[in-house]
Amino acid sequence: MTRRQLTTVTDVARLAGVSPGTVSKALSGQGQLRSATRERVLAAAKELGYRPSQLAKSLQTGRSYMVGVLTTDSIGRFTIPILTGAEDVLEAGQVSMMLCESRGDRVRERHYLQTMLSRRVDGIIVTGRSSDERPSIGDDLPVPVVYALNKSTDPSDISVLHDDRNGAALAIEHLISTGRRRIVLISGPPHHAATTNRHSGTIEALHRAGLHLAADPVFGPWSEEWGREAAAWLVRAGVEFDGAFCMSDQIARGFSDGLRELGLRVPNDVGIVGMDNWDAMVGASRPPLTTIDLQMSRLGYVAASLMLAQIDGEDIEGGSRLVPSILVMRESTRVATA
Amino acid sequence: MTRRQLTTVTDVARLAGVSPGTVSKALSGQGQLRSATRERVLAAAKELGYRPSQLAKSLQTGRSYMVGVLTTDSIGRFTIPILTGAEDVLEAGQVSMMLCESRGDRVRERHYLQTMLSRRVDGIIVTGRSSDERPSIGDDLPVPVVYALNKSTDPSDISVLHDDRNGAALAIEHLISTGRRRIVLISGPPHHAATTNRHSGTIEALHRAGLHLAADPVFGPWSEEWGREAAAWLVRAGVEFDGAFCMSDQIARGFSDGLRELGLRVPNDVGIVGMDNWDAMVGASRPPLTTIDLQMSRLGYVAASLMLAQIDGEDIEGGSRLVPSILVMRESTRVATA
DNA sequence: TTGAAAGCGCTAACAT
DNA sequence: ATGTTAGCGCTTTCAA
Repeated sequence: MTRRQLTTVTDVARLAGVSPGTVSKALSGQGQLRSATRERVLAAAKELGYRPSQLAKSLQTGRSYMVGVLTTDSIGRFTIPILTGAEDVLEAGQVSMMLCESRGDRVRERHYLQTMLSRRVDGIIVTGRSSDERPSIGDDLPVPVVYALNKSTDPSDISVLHDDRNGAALAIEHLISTGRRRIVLISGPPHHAATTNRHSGTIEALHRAGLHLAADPVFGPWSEEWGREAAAWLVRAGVEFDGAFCMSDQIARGFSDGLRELGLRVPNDVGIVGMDNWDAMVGASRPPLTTIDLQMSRLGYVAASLMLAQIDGEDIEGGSRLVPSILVMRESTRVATA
Repeated sequence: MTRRQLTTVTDVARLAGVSPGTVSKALSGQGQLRSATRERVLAAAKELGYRPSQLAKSLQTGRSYMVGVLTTDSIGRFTIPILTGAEDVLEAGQVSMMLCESRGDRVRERHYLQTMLSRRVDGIIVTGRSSDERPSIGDDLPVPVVYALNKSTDPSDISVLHDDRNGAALAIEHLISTGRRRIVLISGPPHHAATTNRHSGTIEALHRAGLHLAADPVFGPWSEEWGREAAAWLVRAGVEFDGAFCMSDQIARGFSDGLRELGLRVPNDVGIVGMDNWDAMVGASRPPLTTIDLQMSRLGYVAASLMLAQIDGEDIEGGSRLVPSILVMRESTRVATA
């Protein structure tokens, strides 16, 4: 591997027979230049393989064109699409991402915050696996902050969240539209924002249709095993139901497996809607799962857009924004054919 | 949100009644200072909330203390632990990560490469989802490059890879040690490095034990469905087997489900070893899967260490390094109890 | 239309 | 032990 020496404006200037200032103008397209001069500079730059130092430019302009991404939990299944969505926006704005994983460690988090600020990031996106509220990273920061997925406890902070209520409502409305009337709710763990909001969304949607849950909601972990248990429990308890909304695809998949093993058919006897649109789950389920997609990459997109807007000086109102969920239809709710 | 004005060395110097140079020395711990002076500077810095600009420091020292991470595919299940492992090393070296997702787009990849170089990253880690070889990003780059998980086609490049052969061998040896003698191999898609290497590892390990596969290996996608199909196919073909190595946890899980539904018991009739140690799969399987852990975070750790060593001027030999896999024992290979 | 010069915030060599 | 100065690579007035 050859280590090429770095070229500077001065080198280019010398080769083109002009001053450094002229090189800067030629390359940035600013100011008045004779086009012949510009050509000459461009040619010289190309010949030398000149690559401007963003470092020096940043020092000069006071903008690093970099945003820090602070993931409070470790990066996970939800964080990935958020990052991807954010990058779509940032790349278009020529902004790079500095990634810091604090892994839930407050000390590390403060440390990373300092690191980001010393690098003069133009803004900070805070994200993490859970949708529960988290303490604000500070209210006297010299740069804008946007919380993605993780809501800040400080209501004046800007948070972008997925819409659990609307997601649950979509699930219920879809079950109803496929002819289900006796619907059960298989929840995640209690006392979590996600669970609570999905619960309300469910109840409200049922209410609008003049319906009630066919059984009290049951709570458990986000696991397939819990889904299987729930199925067994409901059937043994003699609950009559023809539709189920499970708060995650893992639960839904376990629930589906559980029903099948108990001799019930999906979707003929019971229609099932999951949540997350997790490819590994929805595809492997038999039959493939209808589910709610929380639109995580859209969430990242919105968060980054709000970030850029603030960097560009726009005044964005504090508070939460919800990104609507969508329904993805598959076999587990297919209308029973005669 | 208050935007605090940024403080510079000069501000601190003025408040402490010293020169900027002295402030620099006091804060960096370089040179000779009367401790009273140092205290005074530190106090002033603290009072002003001074945060040194890494930007200016980098320009001065020529080191950005940042490495670029170029993910050629989109970030996925495998990339996450690699990033985490890398961050462990980098953080200790005070080095930050700039993340760029090229998503398999060569144009975007070149673009990101330019961006990284213009930011004067100290080095570049290339990674991605597949372990197949990929073209080198260039051999005349001004900074060191390490390939993690994705092997470069250029043998003089430094690549860090997981060890498929040793992983497969561990699986086979474990099956043998739990008393299995008629072992089948459920492969992934043909013509992939991962599949090929796991295949050789399997054959070699069997050979060392004086055994052969109980049936020709069968190839299919990395899916649960393929695992189920494979189980059905083997059983219907009348193949007698008491052990199976499946090249992924998804396949293993499907295989396990398939066997159970055909009336065979795991691990009593058949012991199963998967590969990946993917929590969502190994835990949800019934029974939980024994599997091979490819040690991805260790891989990231090694890659980042080689990166730092090179940045520090060490001369690292080109070529591939393999990170050994390990076996994680669970129920799917438990020794049958009488 | 182009060049010269100052300065972004810091560090390091040299003076004092 | 501390201050002065120059310079990292670039942009941006201001002069020429």
